Amino acid sequence: MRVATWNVNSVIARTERLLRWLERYQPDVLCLQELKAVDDKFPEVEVRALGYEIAVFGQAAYNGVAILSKRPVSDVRRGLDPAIEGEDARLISADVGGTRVIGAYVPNGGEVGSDKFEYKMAWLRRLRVYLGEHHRADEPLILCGDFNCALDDRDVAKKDLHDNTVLTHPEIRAAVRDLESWGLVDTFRSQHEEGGAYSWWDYRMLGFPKNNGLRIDLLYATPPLAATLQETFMDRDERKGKKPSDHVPVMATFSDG
DNA sequence: ATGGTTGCTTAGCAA
Repeated sequence: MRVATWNVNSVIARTERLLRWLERYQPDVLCLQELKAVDDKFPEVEVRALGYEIAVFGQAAYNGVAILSKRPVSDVRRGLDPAIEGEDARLISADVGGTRVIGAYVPNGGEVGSDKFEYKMAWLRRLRVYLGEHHRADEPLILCGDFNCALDDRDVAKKDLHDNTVLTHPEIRAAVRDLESWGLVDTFRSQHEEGGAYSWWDYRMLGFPKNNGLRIDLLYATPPLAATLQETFMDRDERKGKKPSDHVPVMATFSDG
């Protein structure tokens, strides 16, 4: 099973790139973040034509997440707490062929010490509770998405430019490490210990030409699923050409199912 | 370095 995650930064602006990427890599599952569109604006017809079922949790202008799957999808859940109406569309999960797939768009956090920073911390803590309440680490589960966190220096190209920002702050890193301690394997890191591979480059300041990148898009798997991990890949080439997202797809291939 | 770029929604915000 091939699973991927991609912050597309507007599914409307990125529709052509999305379709071409699906055709090329044929993932069984793709989690999308930052749709920046309500459900009705999702390019459903085009994506279905490529053989995908779609579960969308959209929002106007900001956020928005989706799961695309070639295999049947069931038990779709939207949000960390469906009882809270009008909450940011940042989490969607579904059963796909016996694996629970959770797509997450962790808040960016604005500036360290801001209200947005506290919201990010609280959201990460809630996600940790969500895992504990709904799932078990001895069952096959994937948690992937834009975590807005570079876990250590190997995931930061220019350390001096990013020290103590919301993407590298020790409190944020500790909160994501706490998620890991529930029972999650960082699939890309498990196969690429050396670092220096990135998933996001700022549009500003010539981020990509200067390779001022960070690895903030992660694909976690629980141990029973990680034991079947075959291959991991971050599609750096997707950042090239006209109108790229500022993030690239991250993919993992498992031998099970 | 309080810049820079992109996208949504229409001038300001978020990233």
